[in-house]
Amino acid sequence: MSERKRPLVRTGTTVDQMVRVLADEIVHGTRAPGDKLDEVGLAEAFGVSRTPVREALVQLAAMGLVQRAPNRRSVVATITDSRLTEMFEAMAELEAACARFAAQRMSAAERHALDRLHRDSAALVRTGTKDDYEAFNVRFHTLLYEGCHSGYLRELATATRFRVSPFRRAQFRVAGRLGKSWSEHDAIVTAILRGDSEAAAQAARSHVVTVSAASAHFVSSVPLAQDRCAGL
Amino acid sequence: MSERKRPLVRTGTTVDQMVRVLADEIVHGTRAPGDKLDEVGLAEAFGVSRTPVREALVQLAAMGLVQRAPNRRSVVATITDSRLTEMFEAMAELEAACARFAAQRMSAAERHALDRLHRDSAALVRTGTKDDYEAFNVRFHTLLYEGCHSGYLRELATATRFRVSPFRRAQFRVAGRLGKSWSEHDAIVTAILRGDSEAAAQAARSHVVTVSAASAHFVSSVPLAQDRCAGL
DNA sequence: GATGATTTGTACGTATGTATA
DNA sequence: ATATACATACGTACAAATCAT
Repeated sequence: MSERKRPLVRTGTTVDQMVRVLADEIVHGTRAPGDKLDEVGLAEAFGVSRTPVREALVQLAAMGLVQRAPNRRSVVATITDSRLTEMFEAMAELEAACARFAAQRMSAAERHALDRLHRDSAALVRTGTKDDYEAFNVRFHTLLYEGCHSGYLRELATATRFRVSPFRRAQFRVAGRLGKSWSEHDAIVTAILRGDSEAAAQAARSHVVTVSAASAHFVSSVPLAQDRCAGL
Repeated sequence: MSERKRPLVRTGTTVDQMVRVLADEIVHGTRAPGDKLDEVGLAEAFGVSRTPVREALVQLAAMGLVQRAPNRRSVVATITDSRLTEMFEAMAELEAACARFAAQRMSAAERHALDRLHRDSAALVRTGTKDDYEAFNVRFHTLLYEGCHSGYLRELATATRFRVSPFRRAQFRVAGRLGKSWSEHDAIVTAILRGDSEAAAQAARSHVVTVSAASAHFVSSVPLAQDRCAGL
């Protein structure tokens, strides 16, 4: 009975909750790039005072999801076309690094799990919906990040993916993109399973490059962004 | 006459100044990992109220320089040995990516500037002090980051270098390390000048790995950390 | 360009949670 | 284990800067 009184589900402080909610809304496009975020408005919406709102905005700005300037209203982060390209470039390098390490370091169990997930997804290419494939896709890349056995690298990759997501629209509408995505994944998995780190890195890099090209990017002042954009 | 009243040197808000000062003190070791950062103490030290102090701490926490927990005093970030290794690993990959792009994209002027800086530094190996070489070293890596023509990648590399610096001690005391560092740089520069991106990436990667091994790391509760640790 | 309305920046007080005797 | 001391989380008030007219 020396159990902590703290609940198992760490609700966190008011600020943390706001950060989670707002980040989710921004990533999912409920709040579009350029949308105003005035402090009193948010305070009223969340039923709190301006103090926690300000701290939440500071944290979101640190994540790159909102832009703040002294004495000016905060807005949901906008982005230039060239910067989005830069972020995809960086993501390609980060995923390549993850794949390289994964090929060297994944345990037998991890390799098996990745292989299993990948094989199971083959059915989705034919029968599944776009959303199903996206859900799988997120899990695939999560396994890849964790397989590199480097928490910091994983954080960089995750954060970059997170920051890019508000500016991507679903790309699987492109004809045949789903099947191509699967065969690109296949190249990555095959290389990892046989421990060929350079091939894995190269496959991961070109996968992101292809995805970037296949994605319909949008940059600054797009009226609506209701589409999901979780997967890559 | 329509000149902005705002001074050319952007002083910024109180919070920004505090962030700069505190980050500098943490990076330079004036405040060592584990040092307490209580809000009232900082507020008195800076002559401000607790509100801006809190926001500054939030920002520093987002940079990874301080650790915050609800209802508990903030402390200068500590780190585990394995995490430090992870950060060096990631830095090696980031610098390798920068070098790869630099080999492909640097303008003639940029290549010339890098070559010039590198050649000039040869004298420092023999005659210069450790501090001189460190100052050069920072400029060298800055040119490398800028040469990749990717602002986002540059930011990731810079931020990582920044975060690692509180936990590194000067490494140039190791016998012959200075000359070795120079020849490692030489391999990078040579590869970039002849546009060999893979060789440049590999040279940059192994340079960071070597530096990591040569550095005397310290992790959690080290009493003093007065040494400079700017260069790599 | 000046003025009023609105919004942000900072100070401070109180309640709540955490650590220490 | 209880109580005391202390630090933080949030609310409220005022000052300063920005924007619109």
